[in-house]
Amino acid sequence: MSIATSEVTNRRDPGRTRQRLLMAGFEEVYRSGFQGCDLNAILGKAGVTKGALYHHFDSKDALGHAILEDVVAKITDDKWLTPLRESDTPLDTLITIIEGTFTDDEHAAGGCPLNNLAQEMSRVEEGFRARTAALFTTWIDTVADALTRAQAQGSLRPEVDARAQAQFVVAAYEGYMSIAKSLQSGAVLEAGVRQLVSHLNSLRPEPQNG
Amino acid sequence: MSIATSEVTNRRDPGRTRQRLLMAGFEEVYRSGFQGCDLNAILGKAGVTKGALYHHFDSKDALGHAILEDVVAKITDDKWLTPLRESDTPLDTLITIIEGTFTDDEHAAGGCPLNNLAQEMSRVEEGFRARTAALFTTWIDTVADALTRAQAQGSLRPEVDARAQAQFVVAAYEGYMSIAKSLQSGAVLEAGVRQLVSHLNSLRPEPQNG
DNA sequence: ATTGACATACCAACCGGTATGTATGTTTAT
DNA sequence: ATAAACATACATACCGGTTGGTATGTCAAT
Repeated sequence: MSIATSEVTNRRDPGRTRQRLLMAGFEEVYRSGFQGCDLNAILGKAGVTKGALYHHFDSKDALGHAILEDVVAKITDDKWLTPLRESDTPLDTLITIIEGTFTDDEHAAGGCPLNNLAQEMSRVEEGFRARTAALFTTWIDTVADALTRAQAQGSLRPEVDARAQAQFVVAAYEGYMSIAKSLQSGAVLEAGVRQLVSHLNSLRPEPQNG
Repeated sequence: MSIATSEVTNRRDPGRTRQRLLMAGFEEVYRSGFQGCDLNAILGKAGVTKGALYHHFDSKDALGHAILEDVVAKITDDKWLTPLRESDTPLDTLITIIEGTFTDDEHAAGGCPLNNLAQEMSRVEEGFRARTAALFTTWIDTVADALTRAQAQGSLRPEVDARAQAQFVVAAYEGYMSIAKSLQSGAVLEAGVRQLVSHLNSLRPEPQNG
């Protein structure tokens, strides 16, 4: 075996090339939407050519699908799903996640990458719709699990419908993201965070006296 | 003045032509998004030619702007703003409006026309962003006014922040619309309606005993 | 007769996709 | 061990259909 088998910057590195295409594609799609973005702009940003793109992906649509499955899925995984699954105090963790939302105008104007693609593409191409739907479903399911676990440990009222509340949290969160994007207003996001946190705290059991 | 000045189907009817372009444009944009829709498809649906289109509008963007200002604005006006402004029982009217949401899968899969355009175009072209933002703002303002009036007449707790609650109602409503669109699920919309109505009812004052 | 309100025909550029060439690994037969 | 044979991973150049937009002609109303 030679000294450096794979760590040195090989000119041939399919994994790296694919990753660069995904990242560049994500950024361009985030800027201009999927239908509005230009493949050549993606290629320029990724520093590869069209041959490389069409070696790794069958079509522009296929690249979009991969962006959803790899990049967007990882974002929600890192920010929401993994912390919730690993948490011993799910309700507190959920609140911490929501409070961790970036509320500057810049981020607000960008919107939620998942929702951006979902709203633009759901009616246009079924592959996008199915994948965004799957991501939303997993997201809601994971929040619902967290709320159910919170109930089991007594930090959430037993009579609340965990699944309905999970759906509500995700919907309201995305709704605030949507409004804030159009208004380019971090303040709207801040208000949304406060509203959601306040709502979640209202679902805690009454402190028992005596 | 001649017998029939304008009521008979004149071959030359600029108002009607413009309206047909707006309606056809709205439908195509609702189907495929703004960037994805085809001008020729709009022309075919409207039954006019490209000359007519570019006589009434300077560009595709200008048509999109007019769709927002005329068609989309009228939809929210008819469904939300006018009923709220004319109501003597604003909280009940607000609830009735929300409960009037069509919750079949078909409507759910379409999403909210305003939000569709807002999410797709806000970062792409400032004219769209400004117009969707104006519509969202008017919407929220009108709900806030209704809630304030509800407070004045004692049907809403005095300590609630009417503006924050208005923002919340619109955001949550749009959020449910977004999720329901991706999931193609009228059931999600139904759940959202119930959740929102329940929330609004929780803001009513406690019934006074004695 | 002049202006508004269209229709027809056409253009030019963009852009997704392809055809083809080539350099770089990987396997296989000897 | 080594070279042939093959597969993978790109690069380059180009195509052609789509599509927003325009130039020009025509008809109707005042």
